[in-house]
Amino acid sequence: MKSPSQPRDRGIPEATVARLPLYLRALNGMAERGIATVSSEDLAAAAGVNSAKLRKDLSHLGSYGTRGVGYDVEYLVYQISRELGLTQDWAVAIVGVGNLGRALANYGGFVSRGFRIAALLDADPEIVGDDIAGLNVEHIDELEAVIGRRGVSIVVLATPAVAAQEVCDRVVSAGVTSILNFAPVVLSVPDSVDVRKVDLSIELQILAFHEQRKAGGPLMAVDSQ
Amino acid sequence: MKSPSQPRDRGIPEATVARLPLYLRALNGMAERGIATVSSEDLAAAAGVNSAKLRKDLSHLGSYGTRGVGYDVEYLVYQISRELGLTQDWAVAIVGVGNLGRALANYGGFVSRGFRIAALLDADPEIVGDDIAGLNVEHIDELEAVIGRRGVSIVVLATPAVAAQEVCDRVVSAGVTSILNFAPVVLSVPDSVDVRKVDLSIELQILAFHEQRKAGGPLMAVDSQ
DNA sequence: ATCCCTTTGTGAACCGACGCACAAAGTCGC
DNA sequence: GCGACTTTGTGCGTCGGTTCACAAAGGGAT
Repeated sequence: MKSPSQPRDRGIPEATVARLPLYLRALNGMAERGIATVSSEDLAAAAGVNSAKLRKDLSHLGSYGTRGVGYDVEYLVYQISRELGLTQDWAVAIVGVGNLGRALANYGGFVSRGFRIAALLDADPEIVGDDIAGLNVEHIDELEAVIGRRGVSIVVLATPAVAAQEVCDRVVSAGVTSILNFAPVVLSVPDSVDVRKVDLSIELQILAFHEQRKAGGPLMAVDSQ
Repeated sequence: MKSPSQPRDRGIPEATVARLPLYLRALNGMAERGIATVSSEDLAAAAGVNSAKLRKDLSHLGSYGTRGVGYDVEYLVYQISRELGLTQDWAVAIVGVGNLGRALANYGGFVSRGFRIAALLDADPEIVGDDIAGLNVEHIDELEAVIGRRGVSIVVLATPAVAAQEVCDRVVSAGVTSILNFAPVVLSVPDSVDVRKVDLSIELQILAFHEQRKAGGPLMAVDSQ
């Protein structure tokens, strides 16, 4: 016998966590369009996944659907937001204000989802002092002070590759345990620190691999099978 | 007989393909530092993976190591490059020249790996005609013509969300079968088309989830590991 | 109130990926 | 030339994730 308010299972599979933001976005779109209830089938279609998978994912958060009806859009938005920790606001610092850092600072998708850019930092004196997305770019020397003073808990690394590890070390020393890394290097951090990596060129290389396959690559001419 | 050229297995696991670029980067770094040979242990450490996994990954391309010695760095670079299709040069078009598109256009990691930005396209007349990263921004009306004329085979979508599906449809009609999508929407495409998605805000949300856990989220008791 | 229809939540089979651990293969020193 | 040592390549147990398929649960119609 499970109490309906059974707090969600503490062990949510990583694969599920990675899809929750997808569901959340789809649900937000539906809420805006005034849709009150949605079936797993429809929501799965909107998120581009299999409906059984979606139901299993949601079941990890608790039993929030109604059989024969579906899920209440607004309630589900709230539950997923809470699970992802988006009901609080997260102070994010972006280190490295080159082209990419600038793009990130201006990217609306962050702010709209519980994230607040609390600082922009760079080492280049040419850039320090600039105003970008309504924020003043501060010098990297201020890193630790800024992190402490503004309660930064997530850092985005958009520095050149050579600087990434050093900045990372300082950030970790300052107590940050969540890092989003855009620099094309493998960061070494303590186990307690979470690093997610986004590498634009890797994605392209994976595409190239498949494209080569489809095209029947130059060297794979006659010998297949 | 240099040719144990067991034509590499055609069925390379997706997970392996996703790691090959990682190995390639590590190997390139070693080559630059003049390292001629590397063991699976060392290369695995540099790429941040388990050495058994690395050996199994490489074994899918063929038997390119020497027992008791390791792998020849330069030869392995060549083999992986060839497998990924990086020995040819790929013409890439970037559609959407906002902050992100600009950052991508200026990102050096592409060019250095067999990718050539062949076109920048945008719908905004304010932007069309600008020179960015040495390229002239062209109007989106030219999309099909540019794709055909310059042999573009990979398209990067960096448009606003609302425009993405429409541009995607046109791109697919023009014969492109590989798309890297930065717009926060689920694109609908034929099965024959490959779409990879990069979503910056999703990565942050995943970090927030783990951060909340670590911090002992609002409803969370004492059981964090 | 009862029956039928819809949709959830999940048991269970399946599939791919991971990593251990070891035999095979090759090098190097003597 | 030979034996000890190093390192690859892989068989195999395990695990997490995906999917199918269905019983249970609820709503609505009559």
